[in-house]
Amino acid sequence: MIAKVAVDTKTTFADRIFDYNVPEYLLSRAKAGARCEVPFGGGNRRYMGFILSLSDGDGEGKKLKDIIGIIDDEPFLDRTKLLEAYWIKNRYFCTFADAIKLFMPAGLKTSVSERIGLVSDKCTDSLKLNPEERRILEYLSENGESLYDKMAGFFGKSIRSSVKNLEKNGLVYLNYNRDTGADKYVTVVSLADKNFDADSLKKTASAQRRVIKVLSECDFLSIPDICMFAGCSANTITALHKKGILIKEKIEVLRTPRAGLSKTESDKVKLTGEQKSVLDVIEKSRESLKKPVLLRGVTGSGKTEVYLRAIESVLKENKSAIVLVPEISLTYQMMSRFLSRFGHSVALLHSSLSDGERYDEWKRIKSGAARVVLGARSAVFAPCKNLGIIIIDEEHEDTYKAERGAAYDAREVARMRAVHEKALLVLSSATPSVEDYYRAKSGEFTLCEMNKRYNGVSLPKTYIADMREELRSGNRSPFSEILKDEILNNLSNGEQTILLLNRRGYSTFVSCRSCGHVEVCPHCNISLTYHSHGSFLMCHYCGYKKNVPEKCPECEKGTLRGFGTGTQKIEEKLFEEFPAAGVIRMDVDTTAKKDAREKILDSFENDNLDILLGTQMISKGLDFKNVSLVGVLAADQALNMGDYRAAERTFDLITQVCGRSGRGDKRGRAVIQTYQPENKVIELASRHDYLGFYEEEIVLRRALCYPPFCNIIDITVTGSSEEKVKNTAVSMQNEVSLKFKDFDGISIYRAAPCFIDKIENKYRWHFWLKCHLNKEIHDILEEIMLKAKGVGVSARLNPNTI
DNA sequence: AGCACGCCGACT
DNA sequence: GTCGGCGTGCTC
Repeated sequence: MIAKVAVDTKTTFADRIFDYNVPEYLLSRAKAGARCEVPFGGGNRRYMGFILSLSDGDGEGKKLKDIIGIIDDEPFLDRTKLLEAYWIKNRYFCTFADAIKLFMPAGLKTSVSERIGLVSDKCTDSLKLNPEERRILEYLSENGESLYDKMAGFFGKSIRSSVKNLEKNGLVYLNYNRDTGADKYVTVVSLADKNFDADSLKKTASAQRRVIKVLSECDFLSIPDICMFAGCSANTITALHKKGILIKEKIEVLRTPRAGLSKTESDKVKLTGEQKSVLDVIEKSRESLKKPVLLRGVTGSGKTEVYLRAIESVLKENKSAIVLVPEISLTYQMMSRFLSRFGHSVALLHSSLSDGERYDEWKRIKSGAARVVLGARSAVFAPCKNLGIIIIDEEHEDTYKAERGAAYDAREVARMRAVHEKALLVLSSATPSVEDYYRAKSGEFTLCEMNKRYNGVSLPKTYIADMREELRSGNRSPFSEILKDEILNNLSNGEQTILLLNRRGYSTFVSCRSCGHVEVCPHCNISLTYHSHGSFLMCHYCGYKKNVPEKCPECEKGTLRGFGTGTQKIEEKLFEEFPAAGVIRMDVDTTAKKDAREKILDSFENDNLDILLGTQMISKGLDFKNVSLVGVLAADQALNMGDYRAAERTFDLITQVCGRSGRGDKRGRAVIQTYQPENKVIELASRHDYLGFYEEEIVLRRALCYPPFCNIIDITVTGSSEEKVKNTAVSMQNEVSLKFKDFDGISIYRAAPCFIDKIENKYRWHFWLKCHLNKEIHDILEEIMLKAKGVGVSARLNPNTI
């Protein structure tokens, strides 16, 4: 029997499918879709591999190696998943193994780890050993059995040949432990007889009596727990077990992330006409399965209820559902609505789950115990049984694109999965991505719209404040006069305000007041961000930290002062202007801890604080009834990013944040502060005119040939030698240009240093091309990329930023 | 990436 | 005559 195996080697050089012999003793266990362990390369290091298919034969004289072991007795990938992985590999420039691993929960992904240990009682005196080998023996006698990778790190180089030599001489052994992500079991004990009378025990057995007492109050407890509650040792439990009073049982621990979530009333409200007709479209599309559905629904139009109803009918057919949200911790309210409607059939794939917790949810989904999956991007790979629908909420969000590793787009993957697994894809947003709206307009998707806000409240009244004008008339504060007035209004009415500071491109860097020198990270070439809390400078890419220098290191005269305005500074200003206001701040600094975001939002709502001040993270998903004013402090910052998506991003940000205003029964107001009030995008956003924006933008995209009219492929070369990186990028780009010179509709741009040309001491060059990506183009590019030696090469399809 | 193979200079 | 430097090329 021969197995076709994709080997998980991290290196793209070996991204091929290899044939292995299945030895006799594994014949019964080898199955397509199971993981296995294989020897690979000259040194026969062990790697994890995926069996893609099995066929009869003996290799006919070809020297096939044997599979060493089978990791999964139950194959975890079926044929469909393997096809899907193949599709991903061919679209996102990753290895087959990487694509397959997307379908695995973290914790199962760890490859085979290699351990080295000392063989005891061996005399080394008679053997010729080099100094490195002697040091390895010393290391092992001090540290005991060690991981190879850790040791190699300690020695600072590959110690492979020395280790091999030591093994040959019988001085050390090599051991391959694999982390199978073993199920976590715990032993729990319970009473054999619920009504067992503790008094029937001997008077002296007080510990045993306490155990009985505790267990009569709760069904079962783990051994450590019962020992703690009853104040006894494990011996007591063993004694009771021997007497047959206690039952021991091994159960699988399913750590559930649901603790602490308050259940809301299952509020089955009557649907509006719009909601009904959208549901109707969804139901019909689920039958025909011809096209995905794009739902454009303004904020507050009751989309969540539509999702819930659609899922209910999917569940009735015994199918399952995936709901993707941009960032699950932002979707706290939606999460609790799902939980109260579907209870235990919901699996939450939360970003702060531990590997173990994630694995538990994964198993619940795979077994069919959980049939509604709610999660961020990677939940699109959830192992659902009998998939019926995939819903992508806020489909225009950047977070649906993975930036590193297999740089997939969850929307595209969802569409592909939907086709393969006969499910319906529903994309939904108030401001759909230009690409997807175009697809809907051109008939590729079924378009349906929800234009009425659910409770009939109209969209907020919007004012544009010209900050140049404010400056001219002597207002130097970050708040325009109109915003100040409106904040005061809200304070006196007891209504709440949200202020958004778009920090992208608005960071608090430090510059010299006399020469203009800016403090930059020595590893990443980007300006350092000032943190007044602790008064230090930090690089947001690599975490490099330094104190603020007393004098400017450049001119040695001026002092360095913060420039730009961060949330902390605005918070101080708010305190100056409105000393009576209760302000709470939400940004990267205040949300670093687990659950910090929820706490801030709870506090804002329940303590009825006056002002919530934050970065982009407050622009999404929040639903506070008492917020009637939104202020955008610097609307145009995102506009000047020099990126074909900048206009779209700005439009989204403004409309999304304005949608936070007036969700209760009062009409909301929004104040947009800008230095470019004449800018069309800001004006359209202030009028909530998505269609107007779309018409403007699609004309530009078509004229300049940007997505959806082409694909952009960005190829990046990284490495520690600037020369090598540059040369590779340039020659690679030349080769690409040459290869494609007879192709139609492909344009290739010159290689150049990346916008951030150095990250963590690695230089970065890139070039990009526009094309209609297909397998032929992919394969040509992949072949060229594989030829590069001594540098890292990666490609991203339609990246968020170029 | 690793690792082996191989072809040249230095040293027993 | 052998050990070890790192250039080249393959990984079932």
